[in-house]
Amino acid sequence: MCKRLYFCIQIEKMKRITINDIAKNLGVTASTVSRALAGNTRVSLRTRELVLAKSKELGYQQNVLASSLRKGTSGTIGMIVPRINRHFFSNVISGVEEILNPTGYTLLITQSGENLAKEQKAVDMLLANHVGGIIISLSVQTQSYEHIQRAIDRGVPLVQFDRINPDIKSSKVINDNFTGAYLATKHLIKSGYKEIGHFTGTLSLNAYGERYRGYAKAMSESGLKINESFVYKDTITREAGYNAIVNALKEENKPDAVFCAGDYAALGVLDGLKEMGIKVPDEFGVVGFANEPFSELIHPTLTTVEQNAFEMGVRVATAMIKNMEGKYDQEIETISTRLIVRDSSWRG
Amino acid sequence: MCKRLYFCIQIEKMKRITINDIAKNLGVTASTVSRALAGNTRVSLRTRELVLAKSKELGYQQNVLASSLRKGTSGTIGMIVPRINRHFFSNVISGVEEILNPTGYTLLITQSGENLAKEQKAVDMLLANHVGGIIISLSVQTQSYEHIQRAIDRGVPLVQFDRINPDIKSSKVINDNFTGAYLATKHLIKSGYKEIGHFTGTLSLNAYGERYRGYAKAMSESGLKINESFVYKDTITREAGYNAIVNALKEENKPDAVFCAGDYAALGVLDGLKEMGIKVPDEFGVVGFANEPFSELIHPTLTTVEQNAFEMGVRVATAMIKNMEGKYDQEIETISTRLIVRDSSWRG
DNA sequence: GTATTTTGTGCAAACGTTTGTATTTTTGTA
DNA sequence: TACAAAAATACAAACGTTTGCACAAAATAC
Repeated sequence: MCKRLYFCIQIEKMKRITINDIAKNLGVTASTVSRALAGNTRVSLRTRELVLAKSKELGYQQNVLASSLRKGTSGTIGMIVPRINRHFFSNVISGVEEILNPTGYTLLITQSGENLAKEQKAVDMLLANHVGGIIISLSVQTQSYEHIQRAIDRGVPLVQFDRINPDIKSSKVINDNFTGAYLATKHLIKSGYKEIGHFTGTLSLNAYGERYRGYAKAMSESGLKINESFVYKDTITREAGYNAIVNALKEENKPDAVFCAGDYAALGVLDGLKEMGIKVPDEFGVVGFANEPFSELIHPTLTTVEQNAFEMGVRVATAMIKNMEGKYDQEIETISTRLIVRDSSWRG
Repeated sequence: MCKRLYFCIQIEKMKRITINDIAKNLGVTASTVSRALAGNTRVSLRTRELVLAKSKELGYQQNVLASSLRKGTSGTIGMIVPRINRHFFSNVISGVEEILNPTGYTLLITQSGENLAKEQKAVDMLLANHVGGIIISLSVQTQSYEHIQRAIDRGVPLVQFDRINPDIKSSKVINDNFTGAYLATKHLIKSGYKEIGHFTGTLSLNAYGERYRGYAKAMSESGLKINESFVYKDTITREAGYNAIVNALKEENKPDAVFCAGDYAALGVLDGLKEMGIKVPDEFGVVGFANEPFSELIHPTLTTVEQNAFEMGVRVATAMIKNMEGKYDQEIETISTRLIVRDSSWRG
């Protein structure tokens, strides 16, 4: 086992300081100590000060497990995101932490990896850990919702964000995908493109559905017709974007611009265009969605729609706390989005 | 509170199924159920099957809190990283999850935000939650280590990774920063640059110290002298990289290449060079460290050192499990790094 | 047939809190 | 001084498990 003897150390079971130790030490009972630590005014100021001093002296640290067990609620909130390393999600997480940390709630973060089975497991794990609530953004795969319902049936507050299912009864926070997509498409139109395509994800996911609607609205409003052969679904990765644009430009009727429902797909599109020697934005316009960090670093810089991820996290956490306090409400909150115009689309 | 009355639902305290419910239902005691669920052969096969069936029927889910309280160990592992949205760290996390998930351990992820106070708080939070172990990568700010020692003193297994303090007695997993930096610098030398600078972080952090050593070794080995005025510390952000290069090129003696201890700084350097109209790689060579996703997307593409983050996560988790099983050992594991040559440095 | 082992189960305490109720102490009032 | 009210503290049960020990029944050995 151990490479050398002197590397091995006997880890003795550390005796933790409990409220009983403090109680014995001060000649009071555990209940008094408990109340004193909670700041309960039913114990005299003198005793409270004594307890606080002694607990500091002994290095007392509350056993959250015991506390949660007794109180029946764990002060832990579970969060399930598709991928932790997506700019958008990690910023939502930061927003959630911003609100949760000061309140003493602990955040348990897990990734579904865009995989339904892992998402289901994650929910069960969180339930087993008796989390006080669950925050979730659905994986692209997720088409069955028993696991979500299971959580709700247990009475665990649920907040959905970004990738939501509108039919599930829970608080929801979403981006204004519709307006973002609408503005993006309008911008392409104003920039003089006529044959505007749309590369998107699974339309059954609310976020992508709304983006499609925004795109469609802008088109019809400007009297442009959507050519359905310019609309590619399940096209959200770099590779898929590349394949789609290569494919689209082989056809008789070619688009002269494309609004992608994600920056990665837009990146793939730019790859393809560069390879084919097509000039951006002169000959072809590209707009993405999400404002991934790379979007302003690539050449040409990518016009995209910014989602206010941090703000969304803040709202999500706030909604969760409200829910946990029993003020359950099903309202959908919408976070505004913003078009960021860069080089890939503007030929004003 | 609630906007409309029909949105408000009375969340009744859901009565969870406990082992007692199963016990009563089957006419046995809770202890038998507990043992049966644990697969203890001291209870008859028949009873075990009965219990399993009934628990499935009633939808029993273990109360992890009660179990942890009784057993004195929580099956939860805490992980503290500086920033969750750094490519490197989120990949380490994925690696850790890869190992931990199948074992049933739960991972509690927190960010220190490169901030000592938050890091200390995070440690205390994890201790209060009675985690079975702590995985940590230190923040750049961290110069005092009482909080780390506190955890060790409690007998909580600790694994440090990447940003470690070698003096703390714990398992450690690090990148081969030395070799990575050595190869990067050698490469610049081979590419014909002579006045090679180095932009780095806090040298007291092991990772940066080692990179400096690798840089120095390559230089001296090739008979080149390090010009200390070309070495900039605390230069790991884009902005700092920009400022440093602008500053460095104002001086009489100018570097003609720079090895940055991070890709973000290298990005800032490229910004500065572009602004000053200096051609890369013809007039100036740049190498980064970390292989951030953007490094292959920018123009010119950035030569950098790849760290095997996922592999590191796997090793970290493995070390942690070993530790938790009492096989404590202090060995330092090293994960290999690899130079990726791109356009920013090669004028072979 | 009795003595011993094996096997399966029950009992009860423990983990460290919290909290409703009971009890003691203090304070105020007549 | 006596008595009620208020304040401070103690008591004990509970949260849902796990686990050492006790015990009964069945199986085996002599």
